[in-house]
Amino acid sequence: MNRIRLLVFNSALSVLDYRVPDGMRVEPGSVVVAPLGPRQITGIVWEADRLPANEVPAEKLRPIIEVLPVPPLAAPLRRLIEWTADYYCAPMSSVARMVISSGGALNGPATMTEYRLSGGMPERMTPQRELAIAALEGEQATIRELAGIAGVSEGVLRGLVNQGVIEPVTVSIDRPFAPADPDFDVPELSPEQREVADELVGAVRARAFAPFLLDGVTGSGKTETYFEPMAEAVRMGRQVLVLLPEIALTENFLKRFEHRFGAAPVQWHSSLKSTERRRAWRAISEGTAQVVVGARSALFLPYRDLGLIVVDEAHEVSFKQDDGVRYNARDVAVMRAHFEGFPVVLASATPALESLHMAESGTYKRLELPSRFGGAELPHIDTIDLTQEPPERGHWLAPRLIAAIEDRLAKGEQSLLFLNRRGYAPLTLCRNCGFRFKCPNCSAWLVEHRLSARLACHHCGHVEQPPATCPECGEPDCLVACGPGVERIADEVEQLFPEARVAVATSDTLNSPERAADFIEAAESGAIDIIIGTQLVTKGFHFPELTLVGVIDADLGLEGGDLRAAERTYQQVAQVAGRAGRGAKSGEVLIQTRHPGAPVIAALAEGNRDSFYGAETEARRHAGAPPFGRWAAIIISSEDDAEAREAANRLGATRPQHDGLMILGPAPAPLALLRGRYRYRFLVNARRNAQLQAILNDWLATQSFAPGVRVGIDIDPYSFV
DNA sequence: TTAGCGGATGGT
DNA sequence: CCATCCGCTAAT
Repeated sequence: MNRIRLLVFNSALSVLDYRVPDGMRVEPGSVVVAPLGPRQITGIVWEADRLPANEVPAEKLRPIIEVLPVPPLAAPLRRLIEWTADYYCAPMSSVARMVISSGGALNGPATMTEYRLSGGMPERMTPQRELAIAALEGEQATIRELAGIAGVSEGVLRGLVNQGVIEPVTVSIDRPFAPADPDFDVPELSPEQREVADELVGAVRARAFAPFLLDGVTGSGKTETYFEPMAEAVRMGRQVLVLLPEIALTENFLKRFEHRFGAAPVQWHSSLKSTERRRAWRAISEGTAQVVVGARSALFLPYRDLGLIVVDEAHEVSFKQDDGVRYNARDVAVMRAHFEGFPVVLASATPALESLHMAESGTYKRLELPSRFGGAELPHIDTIDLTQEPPERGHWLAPRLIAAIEDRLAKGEQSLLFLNRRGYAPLTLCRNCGFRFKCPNCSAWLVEHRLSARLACHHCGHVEQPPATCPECGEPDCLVACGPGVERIADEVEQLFPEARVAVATSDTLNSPERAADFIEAAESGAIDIIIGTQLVTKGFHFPELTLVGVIDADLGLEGGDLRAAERTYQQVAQVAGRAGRGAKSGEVLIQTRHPGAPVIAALAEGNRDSFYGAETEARRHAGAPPFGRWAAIIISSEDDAEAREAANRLGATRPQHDGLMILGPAPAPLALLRGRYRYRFLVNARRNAQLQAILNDWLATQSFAPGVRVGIDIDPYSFV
């Protein structure tokens, strides 16, 4: 009797036993199709060898239908799935789904039909047909593409297909990616970079787990440095994964990669089309994709032979996924490297405190690049105390910042103004009756977007037209915008400097790779004088003529009860400051703040990273926060407020008592209403050695919840809303 | 997750 | 008396 245990992509079922029919070969990790009731489902063979009979009798087992034509998932990847599910309290099936992230790829090599001239002639010639035949000499493409090339309609070409003048050709859609050449253009590295690169190259050659923290100041040339171990892995025939925090950064990365390796890497992100996704997935699983650059979801792909992972800007919060499986790609990357036995590099100029702590305790090896590449100097940083030097009433730029911008304009240099707030104004209210525009689905104000003439919720995507009169009191011309967003700063800049060329860089304006590329091109060529941007512009960009960075409101991130607020503020401001003075000219940074004495701001102004990390470390130690303790959040939500509150209270009444574990709550979550769901939250603070996940699982297992109630566990949370 | 079932409801 | 809806349960 050949019994196997199948992990199916369904969190309610998890594993089911099946029978392998005679003559079918399966092994652990095989991806198979199995019957489930009247349907067919896909699953991963989880256990296959010497599987003992269990409570499901052998005669109930139904046979596997087929083994899909993809390589079986290797044992270390299956172990990673189990570890991720355990650590983040997520169903294994949800984690497995991230591995099998292209349904189409499972069906094996695929083909598409292209067309080309057969050499024949139509029975009846028309002017359109003549045109098409002349234009398509030597071409082979889809009908749609050919129609574009020939400048005729698809109907004309279909007529020619029927006549046999154009013939179909079957081609693989899984065509191979261009090979990367590890020796295409090896750069001249500084001695500092060389030393770091050599160490990393040695680690790649050793084929063993080795975690590194690549700690280099902004502009130190981290990318060129970690390109060297990547090249070595490619020489060894192994695969490399580079994780980037934002798609907006890939454009820049791709360009540098192509210069170094002579070809583009394989890209992986959420906006791939299904055929692109399938092609990449197959190349990754077969091992022909040498270098993959992707967002965090690229971490779980079934690489055939991974030899190195680089996590760039490893401190970035966007590596934390906040829906579905709430994992942190930075941490899971280290686990993957551990299970599969290869080096992993966490690169950052402003490492997460957790990473720094791991380096100081010797768990990670720290590699430093303390100076900027090419002898460029770190920028001079100064604060503007908004209580002493306020902007004009109803404006947001202090006189000293305006003067600095004016100075750069006169010299033909660039300025960058940073405000982490999209849109024109974060709140619109009625001057007459005090009405405020609120999202119907979330406890949040609607943000005015003047460029698109909309009021938008930044949490759920709700948009509405701004009305001419107040919806409450009917008064015309009484709606006023409160507070600044980047669009409003742009308005102010345009009023102050009408002849300056201004660009707003946010996820609204740079919402496609093409637009991002256009922006970078314009900024690099000096076609922009003043860039106004959100956190999108804080990292990765290298504009040699940029010599002034203005931080509009450094206090913004410190408001609210976020446990990582200070660290995030430090990282954002330090990163955006790092955009200044990267070329031959020195840079200046002006930070507008109402609290110049706050430890974070003071540390930034002094350029004293150690004083910030030291103070923050002590604060974390005192609070039992990471890395000295751990946090978890439990969110109870329902479309019905009373139902959610009642469920949370009932759960609260059965809270477990454990040494080294403190459970706070339930309390309404900071975003008490999100996407139409009312939310209550517990915060759990645990000592490092506490069995956090086991305790939470046991606790939640004792409760049953009404069908409309959802319970989410967030281990090591980054978002505290 | 989803098909299939029984029970309740309600219109004829 | 039958059609429809709803909620529950089993799926290997």
